[in-house]
Amino acid sequence: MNSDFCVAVHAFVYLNHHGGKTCSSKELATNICTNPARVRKILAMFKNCEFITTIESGPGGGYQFSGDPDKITLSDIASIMKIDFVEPGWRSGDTDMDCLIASGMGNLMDGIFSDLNKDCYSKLSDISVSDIEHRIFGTTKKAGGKS
Amino acid sequence: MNSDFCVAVHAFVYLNHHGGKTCSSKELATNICTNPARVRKILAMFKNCEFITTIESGPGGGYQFSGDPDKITLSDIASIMKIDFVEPGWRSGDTDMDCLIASGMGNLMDGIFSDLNKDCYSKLSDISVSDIEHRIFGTTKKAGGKS
DNA sequence: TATGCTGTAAACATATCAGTTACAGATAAG
DNA sequence: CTTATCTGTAACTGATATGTTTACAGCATA
Repeated sequence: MNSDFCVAVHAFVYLNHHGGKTCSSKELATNICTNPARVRKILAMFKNCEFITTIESGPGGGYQFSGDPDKITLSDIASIMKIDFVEPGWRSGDTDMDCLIASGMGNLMDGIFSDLNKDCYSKLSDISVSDIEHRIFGTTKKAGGKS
Repeated sequence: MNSDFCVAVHAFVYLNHHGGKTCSSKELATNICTNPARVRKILAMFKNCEFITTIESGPGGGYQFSGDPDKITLSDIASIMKIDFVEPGWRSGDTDMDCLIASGMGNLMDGIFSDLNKDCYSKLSDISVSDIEHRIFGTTKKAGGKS
């Protein structure tokens, strides 16, 4: 998996924590420990959703959190980025072979990984941007949070 | 993730399906569509467990399934191989920075991915080697299998 | 007009992955 | 004993992926 997801989540948390302030890609890159171009490339994926407002040009431009941090989950973020958390990346066997094992294992494993991926999304839908912030700053919001 | 896991599962299913027969790394590699050296390297990880018997030398050497295909699950296989299905591979921020977000996000994301990984293991503990075989050959063993 | 921001692309270095080749060690067959 | 065969393991290679750096067009603000 690409670590772009980590960058995006980090940016979301940072932007949310800095409230209405507009942050430049440079400021975000410094905090995330990466380069501004990468931040811009990743946050550009969120242009057509309401989570982040982008001011593309002019001094004072940058990114601003514009969603409900309690509603936006890591699953939402991953979904927009089309992240595959689990992926085989390589298929054993060959569909054209006679042996049912050789011809079937590729698709079968793809299916299993696809299921695992869905489970990841499901799990991440329980973690909101607010939750992350609370975990970092130690401010427990819900009493019943697990661990 | 590495696709070694796919190779291992494929080999397990193949060996199981061929009963007591001893198969060489070459035969397995042909079926999996990879090279014998890779098969040997991967199956060597199972030397100290009872799932597979290895005859290391001499003509007629090779690998043989020696476990209970109903009991051995994909989770068992992954566990022995120490597979990380989900891994960040890159840490945003830096533990030494003052900002709590910058210093905390790395560990926090690691924790989340670690949880996802555990969930993957949990899911895979429901899939046995027999299950895979049944899926491939269309022989339904349990009536209540999902999909 | 000058400045500063995003969006985007290209070039680069590095790491990872799988394939290939090779060889030591061991065993069975002749 | 000699030969053939198989695993375990390491080194080398080529392809692909990943993140960094640099650069530039487009645009808004002062």
